[in-house]
Amino acid sequence: MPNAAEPVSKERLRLWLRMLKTSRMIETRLRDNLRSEFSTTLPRFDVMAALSRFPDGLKMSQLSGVLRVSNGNVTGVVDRLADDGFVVRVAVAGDRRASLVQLTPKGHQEFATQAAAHETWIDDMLTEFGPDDLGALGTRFEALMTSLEGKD
Amino acid sequence: MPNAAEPVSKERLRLWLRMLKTSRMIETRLRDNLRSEFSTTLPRFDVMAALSRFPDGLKMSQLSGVLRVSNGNVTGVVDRLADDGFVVRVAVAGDRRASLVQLTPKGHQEFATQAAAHETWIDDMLTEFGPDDLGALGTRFEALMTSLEGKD
DNA sequence: CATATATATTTTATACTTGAAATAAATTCA
DNA sequence: TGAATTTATTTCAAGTATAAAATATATATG
Repeated sequence: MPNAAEPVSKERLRLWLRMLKTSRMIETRLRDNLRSEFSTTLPRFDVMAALSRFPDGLKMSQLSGVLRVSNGNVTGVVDRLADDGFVVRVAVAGDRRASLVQLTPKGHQEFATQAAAHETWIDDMLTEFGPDDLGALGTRFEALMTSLEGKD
Repeated sequence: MPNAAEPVSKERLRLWLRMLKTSRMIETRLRDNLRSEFSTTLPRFDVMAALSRFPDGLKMSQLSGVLRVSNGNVTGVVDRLADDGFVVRVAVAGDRRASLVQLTPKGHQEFATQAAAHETWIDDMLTEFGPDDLGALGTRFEALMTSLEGKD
């Protein structure tokens, strides 16, 4: 039966559309919350989250690598965060092309507040998933990521 | 044990980050494919996909409702699709404010080609998920969406 | 050393995205 | 009827996003 395989591709498409719809819904709510509670945006939060994991700072190219967005994109977001005093660019000894972007103390403090709220928002949105679901779904996503990475 | 609950919120956060990373990876590949194969973008594809399901056309406000994006956003995307001859705005009898956006024959033909490729790309990216996974995961996403909608 | 190549980042052009303001037309109801 | 409100859409300002070009610096190689 050659076309017994056809419904599976349709099912995969359906699953993708559901996944996309769900993650867009969650993202939209996070954006709304970040805007209304902290007057910030998801890209800004993402940059600060990345920097908070690297106390020594990240070069622009590392930042765009971690966040998987273009170099030029990061330039603008970092510019605006620097204007607000949340990050600084510091020179790299021995390489005048590069600079390290670091959170300022003010940036660390602000991010700690935002991150705590963020975790609460996610926890509230995902109450549907109990401990059993979390493990099982995490495993599926890990497997999918691994599979995707093998298809570069 | 009051803090026995704490690890669950961390697990929920981890799951969200995995889900976000995975869906961004898939979206990025779809964008790349749409660009390289059809010189188009995901928002344009999304608009055409919505219109293809409504042969009578959709009003701008219906389109932004279906796609869950802002009105002003749809204006620009539809303008560019109209410039390319893939959609038209037709007057609505009895309401001079509104217009219906419809795919042109050229738009239908182009979308059919793109949609077929799109389904193949998704099928290839989600080979990791077999029929069993698809049903189980679909159910979990449906439950999560329902839960989210109850928290407006 | 001098040139070629590679690396790090910014700039540019274009498109997407939002919320809010503006415009225009339809509807309500005093 | 006429004024107030609602609805449909576009315009606007600002931020986000990309690919490609430009700039500047570093490294490799003949």
